[in-house]
Amino acid sequence: MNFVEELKWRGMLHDIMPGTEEQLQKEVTPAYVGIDPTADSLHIGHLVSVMMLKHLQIAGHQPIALIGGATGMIGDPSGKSQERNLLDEPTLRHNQECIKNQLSKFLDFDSEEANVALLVNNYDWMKEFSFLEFIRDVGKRITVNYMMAKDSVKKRLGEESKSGMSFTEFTYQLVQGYDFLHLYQNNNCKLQMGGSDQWGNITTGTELIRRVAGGEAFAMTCPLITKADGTKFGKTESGNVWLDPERTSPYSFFQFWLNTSDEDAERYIKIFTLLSKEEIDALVAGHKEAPHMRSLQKKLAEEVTIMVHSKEEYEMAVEASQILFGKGTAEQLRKLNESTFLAVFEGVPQFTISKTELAEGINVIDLLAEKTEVFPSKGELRRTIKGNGLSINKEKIGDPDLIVNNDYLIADKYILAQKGKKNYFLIIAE
RNA sequence: GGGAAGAUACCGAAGCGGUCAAACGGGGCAGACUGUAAAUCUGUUGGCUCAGCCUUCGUAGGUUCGAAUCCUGCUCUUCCCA
Repeated sequence: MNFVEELKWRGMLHDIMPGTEEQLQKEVTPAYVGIDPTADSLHIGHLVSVMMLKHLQIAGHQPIALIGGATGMIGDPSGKSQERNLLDEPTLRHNQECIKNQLSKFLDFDSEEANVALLVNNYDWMKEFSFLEFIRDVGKRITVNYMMAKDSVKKRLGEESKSGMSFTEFTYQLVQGYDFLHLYQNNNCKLQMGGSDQWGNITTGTELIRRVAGGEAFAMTCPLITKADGTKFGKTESGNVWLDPERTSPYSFFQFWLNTSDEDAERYIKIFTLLSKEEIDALVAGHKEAPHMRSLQKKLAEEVTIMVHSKEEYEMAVEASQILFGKGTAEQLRKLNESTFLAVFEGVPQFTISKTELAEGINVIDLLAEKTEVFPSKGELRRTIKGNGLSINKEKIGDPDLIVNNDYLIADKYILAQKGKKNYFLIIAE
């Protein structure tokens, strides 16, 4: 199966320029996607582009990840209703390093083969480019009429846009287009890929290559990832889902994929894992038989967590999930060693309390509503207890007069309070 | 500039002198069910030293034994006429 066919059955192909497939069959083709270095970590929204590069490398072509240092300083108007904040250079370099680190989990940057992955930063060639040179060498080749015809521009000039569009943003597509030209001339790069919202920007590049270099270059986009319920993909209540374990713990990362809805799971597993068509077909069939087993979600979460983090992190996440959602019991909880315990409850709101005070025994209500802010008011806590909604160390508390003392400590240090099923709070005795 | 209506808890919206911490709907939270889902059902949704008490109905005063409810000033909102 060739690269294009591969993307096609995975549902990762939205639009493709005629001739692209032929080009890929002809020779080892370098192709790039752009990545905005707005943060020092990728998030799962970037993952689709990364997977495209990965498939590209597997198919024997050369993946190029372009860090949009220069373009990130401008801001892509596509899909944005407002101007973007600009990044300074030190931040940019830092972000670039972190991103490269993450990419190396997916792409082979050290191969001896011709299809070794490359990482470039367009800031490196844009920073020396003077304005005069740019408008003479690049700007001269593209008409404003052409640029105005792009959807991303039209939208910003249209009536629904309140803020207007700066000249800086207007030139964005030229700068991105020039990247393509630069890579075409220096790396023989003939293909640019990206999300379907990038089509306009990409074709500016192919147009530029045709007019400046007389060459032929190609474009390919993948559909934007959507969710069946219409909410935005890749977001949780707590924000973006990052690849960086410091920003999103492997446990939360795992949970994100596990909680994928049935409607979305099939699409996602094709896009975000490297499982073969046969394997996925079997999983989908199995899932239809027994949807409550959620075999699709489990496999999806497993594959992606291992790929982004590691097998160990995955196993830890499964273990944590069992304690939190499975038949986790008080004994199981007490059996955990401290480091696992902390990993399981990493990211859970924490409160501290003095150990000596606890030794004397504290009433549950005082402990959770006064000494700590697990509950905002005592009344609410009382209601929760009445409604059978409070657990301490995985055991239901029904008595509002309960006295908590050192006997409740896990690993001689922690008390786990639980509001309802899903809300955990960690109290640390010091 | 003139006139009218209105401002109630997270949101919408009842209440028009005592029985009002305030109907009802939405949302939130919790319980049951379940697949860590959806739907459904149940409870709860100002605070506290919790069968009681305290602070809330735009804001500041007033009338009254008693005010979300009546009166006055102020602020804001909406509508109509200039």
